[in-house]
Amino acid sequence: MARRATSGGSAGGGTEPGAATGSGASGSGTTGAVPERLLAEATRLFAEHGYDRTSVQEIVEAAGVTKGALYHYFGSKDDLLHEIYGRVLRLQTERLDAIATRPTPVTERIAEAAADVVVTSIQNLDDTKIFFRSMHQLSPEKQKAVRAERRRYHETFRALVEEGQRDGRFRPEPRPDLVVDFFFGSVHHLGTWYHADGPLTAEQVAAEFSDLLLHSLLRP
Amino acid sequence: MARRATSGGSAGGGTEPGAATGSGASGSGTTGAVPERLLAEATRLFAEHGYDRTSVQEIVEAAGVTKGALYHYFGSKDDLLHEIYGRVLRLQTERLDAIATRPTPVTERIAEAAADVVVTSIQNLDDTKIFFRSMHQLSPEKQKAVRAERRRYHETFRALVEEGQRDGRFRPEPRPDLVVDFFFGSVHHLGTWYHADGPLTAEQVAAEFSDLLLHSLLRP
Amino acid sequence: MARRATSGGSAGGGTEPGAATGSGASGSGTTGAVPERLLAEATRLFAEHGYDRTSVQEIVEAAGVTKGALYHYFGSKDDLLHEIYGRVLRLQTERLDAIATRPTPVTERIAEAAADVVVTSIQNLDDTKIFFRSMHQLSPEKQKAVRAERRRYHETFRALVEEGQRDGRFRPEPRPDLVVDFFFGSVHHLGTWYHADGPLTAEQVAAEFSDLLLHSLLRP
Amino acid sequence: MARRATSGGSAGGGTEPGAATGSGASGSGTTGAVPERLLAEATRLFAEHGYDRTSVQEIVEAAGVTKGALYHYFGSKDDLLHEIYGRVLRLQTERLDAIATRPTPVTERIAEAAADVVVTSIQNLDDTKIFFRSMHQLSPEKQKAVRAERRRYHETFRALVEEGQRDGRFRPEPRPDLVVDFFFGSVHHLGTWYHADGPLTAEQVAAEFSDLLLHSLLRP
DNA sequence: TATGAATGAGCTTTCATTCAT
DNA sequence: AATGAATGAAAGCTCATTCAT
Repeated sequence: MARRATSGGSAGGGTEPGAATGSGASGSGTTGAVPERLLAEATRLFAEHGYDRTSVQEIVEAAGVTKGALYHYFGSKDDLLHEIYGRVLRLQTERLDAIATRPTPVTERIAEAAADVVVTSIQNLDDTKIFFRSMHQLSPEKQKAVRAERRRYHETFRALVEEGQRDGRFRPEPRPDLVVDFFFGSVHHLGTWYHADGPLTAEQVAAEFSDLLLHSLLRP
Repeated sequence: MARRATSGGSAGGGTEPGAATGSGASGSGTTGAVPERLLAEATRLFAEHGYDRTSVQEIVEAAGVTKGALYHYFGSKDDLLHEIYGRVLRLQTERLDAIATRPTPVTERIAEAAADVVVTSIQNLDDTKIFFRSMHQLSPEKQKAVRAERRRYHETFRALVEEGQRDGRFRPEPRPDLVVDFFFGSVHHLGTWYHADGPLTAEQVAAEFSDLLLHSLLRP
Repeated sequence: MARRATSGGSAGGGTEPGAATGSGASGSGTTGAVPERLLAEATRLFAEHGYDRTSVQEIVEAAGVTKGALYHYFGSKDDLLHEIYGRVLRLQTERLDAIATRPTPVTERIAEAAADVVVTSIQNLDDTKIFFRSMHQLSPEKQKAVRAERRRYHETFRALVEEGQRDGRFRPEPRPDLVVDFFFGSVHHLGTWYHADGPLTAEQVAAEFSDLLLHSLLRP
Repeated sequence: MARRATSGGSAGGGTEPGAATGSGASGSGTTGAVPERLLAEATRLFAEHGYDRTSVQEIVEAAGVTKGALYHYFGSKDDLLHEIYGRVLRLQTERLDAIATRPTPVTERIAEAAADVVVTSIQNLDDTKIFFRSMHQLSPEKQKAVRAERRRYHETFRALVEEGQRDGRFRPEPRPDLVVDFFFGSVHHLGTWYHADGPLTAEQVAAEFSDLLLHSLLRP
């Protein structure tokens, strides 16, 4: 069934980290390679109307191609969603891994990691919206793959919390796994209220969220 | 056009506050009044498969009635979702209002409010799941109504944060509105990870979340 | 199936000749006997939206009663339509019979009959619209009954044409049956263009149509 | 939204003037291009049972395709009806324009035009039936378009009446617009009584109708 | 005399996907 | 690499009618 690029492999070119797909940056038509254009328009439309409410017809029209072209590059509509997930997961995992292994105090690393995930979530706000709304629309096996990847990410973050507790900078009471779920709930919900044209920059939100997390953890 | 009980009015009987519709309570068939049964099954199915993935046919089969019966009580599938929202909004608003007006120190009130919303969110976990996943599938006007009600709720909570900052118990730095978005992000995401048969009771999660919030706010 | 008043018998009271149901005269609600109100609203709605596009629900709402009430008086939606037909057929047949048997020259009688059917068609314009649009939506047997009644009417009119030809006042060439179809086509189409608030009164149209018919028949 | 061939453009091939779609010509299946087959079967069925009583399912079964195919070519059931109207309007407008501009006496032109519209109405009797029965089932905007086209046609005919009155061949009394409504009422009603297997040919009816019209107009 | 909950069949339309070209 | 006609299943919704009360 699936013809070409599916899960795991990028479809026809890499998505360079930093390539924002967030609100505003959507080239609306006929520039660039076909698979990229399809992914970009799909991301925009999924975020705007939801996965089930977006028809394949709408995607190909927005990308300026025909259905045959889409099915040439992607095995199914589902594959498109999976690829979007893959892109954002790869990006965030890479960044967290880089931050977590720095030779700085754990307080600093966790503050940076928290701020960074907020900034990149806002820069890719469409992906963020899709992420927490549409996971259950993936096929079960793909859901499993995404969840596994996500768990790895959470575990890396949790390890930082544990490290902070072990070396005495953080209060010992909070359960690290609950801290992670607590914080990433906040992050995933950015998509429901943050607007690029609102009063706050991504960096301001990042600083505040990071500060709230730190204060909830630090010994008084 | 709209036939009968829709938003605002309860469909054929009151939903007593505290009546859990959460994961475990799926009465699978033919007991009770028809509108309640429809609402209960719809809630369960929407939480399980998502709004768009749940067909009207599935709902009526689960409730043991025919489509005609559903459309006798609800004007549309959309109305069903709206009624579910109305139910949970009413419940949570009532409880928060009761807590916010108690004659106790603001620290205590905010801790209680935070813990309470966690407990009721877990008790009605299906509603919680539906809430943050399916809002964008409501018709625009109904979305507006729900958002307005939600804003009222958030403002009450924010007022508690502001009160705590004014009387000097809370740090002055955090922006109250960001605090609210931060905390309710966490609450709304309970549905993505909490399981009734997991290691934590609702009260344990509530205590931890409440504690994390308090520590993020209190002066060191 | 049919409970009470169906074809042939009037439903719960006679419709006095002359009681206009045409546009404008529709009492919109809760005055008068129930069956009359139902018939009046049905007439108005059938004329406005067509038979198939008018739901039983709309009719009972307009008449201010419930479905049960409608089905108490009429056996089916079809019966309503049939009753409307019956009403207008009875009215027009009576009037034509009265005119046709007058002791005046045939030229005068045919001119009067032509003018009269135009006037009463305009006075009951809703019935006229329904008549030629919705006949095929009647059940076959009722269609047959209506057509038989209509044929009787046409034959009376045709007899006048034949009489005029026999006594030499009319040209002998036109086939009397074609003359009847020719003229009643015009009459039945009044509903598609005549408006009460237009520039012409019913009497003016009647005079002109009658004049056109006469001139098409008279020897030069 | 609207997919392909709709109003104005013919769907996949021209309808040659003269291609009869009338009662006898029901090709019942699988010859010819798909859009034409759909249009032909729809015409037959709409004429036979009415627009609302004909289901899309019946149309596609008669044409030997699936619903998807129908909606590939036509945006809606409504579009099908509109296309049928377009076809007959185009045909009749062309023919009237050709006759109206001939260099012959107005009496002759009007007689020919009258006879011609009768003949083509009978040749396309299904379209004629549909025309006057189903106009109000078109969407409002499409109704408007059809009416505008129809008005143009009527105005051309009315101009002939006026010309005849101006040059003294016709009686001055009849109002030209009423003459047009009078005559086309007769024409549109052909579908209610004419049968191809009856005693009269199309040409005989045409001659009689034309003659009746002329005599109603000519000075005695 | 009238209610109104409930039925069950049917409606138009949408959609992801396939495949010959 | 890409087209676009066609499929087939399912979706949300409407409606005339029935019947216990």
